[in-house]
Amino acid sequence: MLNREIINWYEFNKRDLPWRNTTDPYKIWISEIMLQQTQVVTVVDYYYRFINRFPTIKDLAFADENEVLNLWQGLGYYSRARNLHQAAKSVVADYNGVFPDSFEEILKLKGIGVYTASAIAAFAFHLPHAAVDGNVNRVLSRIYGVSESTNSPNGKRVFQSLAEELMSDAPPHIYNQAIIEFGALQCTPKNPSCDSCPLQVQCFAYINKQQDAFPVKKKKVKITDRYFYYLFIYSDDQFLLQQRGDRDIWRKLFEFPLIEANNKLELVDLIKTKEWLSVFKDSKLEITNHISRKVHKLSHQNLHIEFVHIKVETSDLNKFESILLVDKESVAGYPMPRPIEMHLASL
DNA sequence: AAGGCGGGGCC
DNA sequence: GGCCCAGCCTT
Repeated sequence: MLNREIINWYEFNKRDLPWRNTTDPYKIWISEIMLQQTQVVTVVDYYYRFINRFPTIKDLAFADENEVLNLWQGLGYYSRARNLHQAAKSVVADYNGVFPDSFEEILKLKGIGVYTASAIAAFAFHLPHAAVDGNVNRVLSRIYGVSESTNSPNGKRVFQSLAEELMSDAPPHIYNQAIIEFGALQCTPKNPSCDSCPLQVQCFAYINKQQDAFPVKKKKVKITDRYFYYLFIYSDDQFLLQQRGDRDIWRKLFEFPLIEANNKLELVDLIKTKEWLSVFKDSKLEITNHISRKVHKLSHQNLHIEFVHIKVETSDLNKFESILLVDKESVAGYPMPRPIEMHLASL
C-alpha cells in the first residue's frame, strides 16, 4: 500500500508541468533529456522554446545543428543536444519518423540510457518500467534504509528491483511521476519535510533520525583549476570568434580567441607570450580596457576567466585567417558557452 | 570502474 | 563554499 500512499500524496501536491499534459513521446523525450541533471524550474522556458521551434521530430531531424545548439545555449551538457539531434535523424531514417514504442528500441537511441528509456516507456506508452533517478534513489534508500551506494553496479540492481517491486500493479505513468515528484518536493536532499510526511511511520531513516545518512555518499570528484584569457578583439562593428574543437569542454561552441595558461598571468606577462606577439605582429593594437576577472565553475573544473579588450583597425581584423569575423548584430547565430554569452550581453 | 561533461539553486 | 539535480558516453 506504500505505492498508493505516494500516489495519493502526488494527486494532492503535484505541480502542473507542461510535459505532464501530453502523451506525445517526442515531447516527453525532449523534456526527459532536458531534465537530466537539471532542475524543473530551469527547464520550463527551454522546453517551450524548443517545442515551439521544433513541434515534431521531423522538424528537429531536418534542422541545422547550430540552431539546435543555439536553443540549448545556457542549459549545459551540450552532448545532450547533439545526441538529441542525432537520435531524431535516426528515428526518421529507421522508423519513418514514428517514435519507437518498446523499451528496447527506445534504449538504442543515442543519449537515452536505462532511466530515460524507462521514463518514456512509462509516460508515453504506459509500459510497466520503473524509472529510477536521483529522486527515486533518495526516497527508496531512506524508506528502506539501503546502505548500498546508488551508483555501484550492485546498487543499481538493488534500487531498480526495489522500485519495480514498489510499483507493483500501479499505473506506471502515475507511479513514476509520483515517486519522482515526492523526491523533488517532499523527500528533498536537504531538510526533507518529514514533519508533514505521510510515510513517517514506515520510513527507516525517519524512525532512526538518519535522513542525512541516505542516500550514501558518492565519491568526490577532483576539481581542477584552469586559466582562460579571452581576447575580445574588435573594431567598430565587428569582432573575432572561433569555434572550439571536439575534445575538451564546450565542444563545437563558439568563443573569443583564447590563451590558456597553467596558472595566473598578469597582463604584462600575457602581452609577452609568443602567441600573443605573433598574432599581432603587423597590427596596431590598443588595449582599451581589461575587465571582468571571474571564476566560472563546472562540475569538475574551476575556470578562472579574464576578458581582455583590444581595439584594432577594421582593416586589421581581416588579417586573422582561420578566425571568424562576426558582425556585432549577428551573435545570435553562434552557440556559445555561458561566460561568453554573458560577457557579450554585458557590453 | 572511473572520468568527462554545465549551469543553476539552495543552504 | 559545498552539495545536488528527471544521466549518459567514453575509455
